[in-house]
Amino acid sequence: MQAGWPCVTCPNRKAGFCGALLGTDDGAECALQPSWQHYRGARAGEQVLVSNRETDNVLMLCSGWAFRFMQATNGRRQIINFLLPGDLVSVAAMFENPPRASAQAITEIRLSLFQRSEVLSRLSSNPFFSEVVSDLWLKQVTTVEELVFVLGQRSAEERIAHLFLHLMRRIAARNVIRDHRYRLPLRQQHIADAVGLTPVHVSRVIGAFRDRGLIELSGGVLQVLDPAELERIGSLS
Amino acid sequence: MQAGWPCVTCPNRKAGFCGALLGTDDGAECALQPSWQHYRGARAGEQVLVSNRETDNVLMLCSGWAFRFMQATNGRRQIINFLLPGDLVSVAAMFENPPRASAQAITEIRLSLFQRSEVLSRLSSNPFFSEVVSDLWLKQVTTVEELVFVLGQRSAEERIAHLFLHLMRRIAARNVIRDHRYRLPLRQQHIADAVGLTPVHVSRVIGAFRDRGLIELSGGVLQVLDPAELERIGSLS
DNA sequence: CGGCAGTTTGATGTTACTCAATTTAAGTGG
DNA sequence: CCACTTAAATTGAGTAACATCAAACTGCCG
Repeated sequence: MQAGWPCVTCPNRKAGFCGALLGTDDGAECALQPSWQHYRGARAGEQVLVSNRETDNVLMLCSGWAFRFMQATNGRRQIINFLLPGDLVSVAAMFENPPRASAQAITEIRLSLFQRSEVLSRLSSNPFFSEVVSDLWLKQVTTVEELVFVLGQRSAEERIAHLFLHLMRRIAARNVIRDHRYRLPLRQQHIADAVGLTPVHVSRVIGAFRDRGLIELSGGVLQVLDPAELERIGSLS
Repeated sequence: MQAGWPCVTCPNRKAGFCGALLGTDDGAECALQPSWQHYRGARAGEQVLVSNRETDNVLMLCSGWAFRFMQATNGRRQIINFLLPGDLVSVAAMFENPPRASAQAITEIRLSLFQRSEVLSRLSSNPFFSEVVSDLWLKQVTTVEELVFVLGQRSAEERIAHLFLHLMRRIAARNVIRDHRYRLPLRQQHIADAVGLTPVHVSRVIGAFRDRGLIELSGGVLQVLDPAELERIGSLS
């Protein structure tokens, strides 16, 4: 447990997971943390959750980007979802131990660790918290089912456009966006693993987007030049 | 509400969803049903849940086969999961109204309908029930994430083999299986929509499986001739 | 016996993968 | 600040996997 590391950036501190769990809806200092919570950091690329390995902690991402994924024996991996500050690293891992999927940091990150037994015990005693968890389940299922739809039925262009739109929405919910510019610290390999394509093909598709004046992606920043067209390609309806 | 339609076939009657919800773990007659539950049937092909259309009911499949799916404007559809007797038609639809996905009967089916408000109110008051629902969430997420993995990373043969294995396991959990023969009332169109391929290609792959002496699929019955090889192709690890 | 839905087969087209080389960008130490 | 190193992105050529279109075939039911 480190002192002087308030979970300020965590959008869940107030009404979200942390707030409901700790009963600090009023935004009380995270310094008032219970003994069954502590923090840790991790460097870019570090694996913070390992599939099939038991752990007593429930992880929450406080800062930085990460992703959750499943790995095949042949080395190929599928990214299930990207994790932004305030996300539970794995909703399922609250209830299953060991977890089926792994998680890895993209940038340098900070994590909040809760002891699972304590979290679970609060589920029954704190109705507000259980409602928040219910909501997490729903969001998780919705997102993943949408991903199934995208992977099963849509072309490479549509998949990538959809991923961008999805991430844009999530970022915009946390930050103010100016000029349609989004901080996106992803390698093309990440995009490829998320939408089920090869990095080479991802490069070509993004290149085509660029040539059409749709987007500009470099230096970890996505700039959307033609939001309407991107929406037309990537939207599901 | 029909009389004389006991939910005998429903494997959830005892320890599962229905049992926990109604408090009939002892297997009491379903005739003792509350006023907020009733039954209905549906014919093969009938749509029993419509996306974006409000409904006050939570649906549970009592008999027959169905599936849940998302539809694109261009007509293509993605089957999210197949529904077997005892399955909730949509776990998410317990909490979101209207639902995002639709559901359709494959065979003739029978459904049990619970009033949503009553179901939800039992979540807080009945800890055993909320634990069962937690389990449903976990299973649902696990299955769908596995599907993401399959659609994103595996070939046509692997996808289809995986679907067969998945369905076989689920059927075997409900019925005694003799001679590796499974009742599978699916058209190739269903398989195609579930694994993100065209019916034509599904036909070719199944034909190849047949030629290799792997399986025999006709008349709604899947017979597995070489379980080990099917497992080798379709298993995820 | 005919009609229809579902499946199979063939020929051809398209999308995305593979392999390999090249360019660009990002660090690193002098 | 610049040469050097290394990772990431781009580009090209050839190939494999799956889609598309259309025709033929099968089994089932009236």
